[in-house]
Amino acid sequence: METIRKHSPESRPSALDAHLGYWLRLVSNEVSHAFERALRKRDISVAEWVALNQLATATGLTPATLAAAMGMTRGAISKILDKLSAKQLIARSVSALDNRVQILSLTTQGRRMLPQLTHIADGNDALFFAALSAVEQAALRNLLRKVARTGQIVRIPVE
Amino acid sequence: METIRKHSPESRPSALDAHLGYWLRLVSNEVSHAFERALRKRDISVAEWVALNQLATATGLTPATLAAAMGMTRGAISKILDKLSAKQLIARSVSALDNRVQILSLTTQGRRMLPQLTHIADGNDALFFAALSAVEQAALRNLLRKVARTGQIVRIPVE
DNA sequence: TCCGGATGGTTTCCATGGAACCTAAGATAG
DNA sequence: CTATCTTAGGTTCCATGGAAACCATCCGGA
Repeated sequence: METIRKHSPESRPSALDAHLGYWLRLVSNEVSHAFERALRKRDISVAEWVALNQLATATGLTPATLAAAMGMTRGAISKILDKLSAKQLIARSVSALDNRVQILSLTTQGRRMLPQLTHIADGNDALFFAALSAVEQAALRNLLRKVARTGQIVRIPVE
Repeated sequence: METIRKHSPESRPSALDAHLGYWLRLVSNEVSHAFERALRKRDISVAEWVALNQLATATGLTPATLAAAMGMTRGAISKILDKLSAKQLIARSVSALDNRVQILSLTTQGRRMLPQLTHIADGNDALFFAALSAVEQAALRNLLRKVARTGQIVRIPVE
């Protein structure tokens, strides 16, 4: 094989490494990917897990508000809800005030499954962020939160 | 419409918000999404940009090593290279030492386009991370790098 | 030398998610 | 009251990327 000048992240600082977006994408993909594999044995996707969690946290959510909360399209949410519904984990009921909107809720089965999934999520998080101390983890969380806030602002011109 | 108890991230700490993976995914999606829109006018995808950048940084890369560097499958890389090749931005040549491997290189056209793309990337990064001071940005980068390193270790059991 | 295993690249199939469009239902202007 | 506009949810189409199968090539040992 040819001589490959392997460029481990720290040895060869490229223009790419300078971009925070690059690191974000790299790490996020790794974490999400591992999480997906971990969830697979429960036959739940990452997006489905997030949706279940949101539904457990807030009551009276509708597909549109859920989509906004998850940063996804209503179309995508629709499909996710279809799957969760087919698995009997959520229920959709038509609002009494507006026949267009659906009120989403967890079924008892969904509520029962959630802790197990959370346990998997905790494990995955712990695995990946074990390299960081508690202080560092808090710092990372705060930084991400800060960026997320401005991201929402930036996102306004959705066009 | 029903009364929705909207849960903005900081007002209602759910189990979800506690997971760093959640924040990571959220922010990463926002940034990448905006970047993708910004690159669209050049008809380049984010993955294609990363590939071009890697090729500009290291010489003698092969599809397999590129896949490893980008954290993607060889199959996915193959398709990306197809597109870049169709756009005349890269060239594939067979290695003299091993007929199976291809040596990838930028064409002059590819090399010429890169600065423009980098400029777009810089702008996107600046836009999103403007909320962070230089010190905070450096801190974020270091934290992500640290996690990325352990991620590589975790990733070893690919199964 | 020849064969079994590894490795590099590609292809096929599938799941995911956005964009655009559609329909139903509520809101608003006249 | 009707016509128009807006909004909620869904559907269709498309691009992306992983998983697995496939083929060619290389390598190492009997």
